[in-house]
Amino acid sequence: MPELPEVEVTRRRIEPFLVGRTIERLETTPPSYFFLTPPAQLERRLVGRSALNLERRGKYLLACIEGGERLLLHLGMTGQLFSSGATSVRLLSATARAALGPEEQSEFQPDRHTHLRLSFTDGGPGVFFRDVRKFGKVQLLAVGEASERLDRLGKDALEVEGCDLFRATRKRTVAIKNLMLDQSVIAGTGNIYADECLFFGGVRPRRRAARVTRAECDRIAEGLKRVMRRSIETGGSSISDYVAPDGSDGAYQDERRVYARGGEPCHQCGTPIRRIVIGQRSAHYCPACQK
DNA sequence: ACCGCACCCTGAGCGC
DNA sequence: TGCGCTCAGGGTGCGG
Repeated sequence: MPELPEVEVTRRRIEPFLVGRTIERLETTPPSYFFLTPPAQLERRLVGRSALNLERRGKYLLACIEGGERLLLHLGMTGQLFSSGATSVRLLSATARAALGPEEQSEFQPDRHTHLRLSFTDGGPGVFFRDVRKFGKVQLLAVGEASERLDRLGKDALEVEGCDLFRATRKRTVAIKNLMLDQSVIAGTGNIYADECLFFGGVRPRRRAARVTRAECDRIAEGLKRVMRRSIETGGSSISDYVAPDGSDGAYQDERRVYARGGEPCHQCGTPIRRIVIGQRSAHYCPACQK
């Protein structure tokens, strides 16, 4: 599940494959709700042009295109943005993996989940956007067109301070975990890093937001930035589908304190980590370290 | 305004 | 072996 760190690592590593290269061909899967802009229109607008830059806003990637249009990408749950030369078992289904010998990994071949394929006039590697569950999004914003999705975003998670969080939590009855996941409050947090930062804050995920103290907000905000910075350094979390643009895995999953560690001992006190469900989503915490 | 929940999708993993 | 079930979850939109 790509969250801020995975999206940032993707941004940094796909940038050299994308920015400044003229798009020669654009191929897609059939129109679906994955394409907020219809594929035919993407092709018309993008072929012959190049991206001038690649930015990140929360979990979105945003590229300015020659001529002033902007390309907006979201990786959703299972989105993978990578160079066509990448090699990784994470780019294959389990059955496809099983059909291959151990050393038989070769260059990725586009499959029915590879919704967007860009090739470039310089003849170098292409850029692929693959997404098994199609929760990802592709949208081309016209010159000067605003994006409601971007405009709704709150402060980037890497810039959130305790005072921001404290202000946002007042009079809110939602579970603090759900508030951390609200992109209009904090942009970039997903399930993994929400659980992790609440561990650092010493706050149980189900506690009502308004009952989190100022000091706890400080610790949560610091924890959030700490885990995200560290995750970016280690290449993100490769728990199920995430793969960096060059095909490599991240390593942050090895440093998780609580996420997906239900039943395993807390690294700090040895108490088994508890897994609960909050609003249809799993949450993990240490019942001894978090109050 | 806020909150909880259903929904979009597909593959993995499980029980029978 | 294979079927059918459940689970995973980011973001949106709706009803209360």
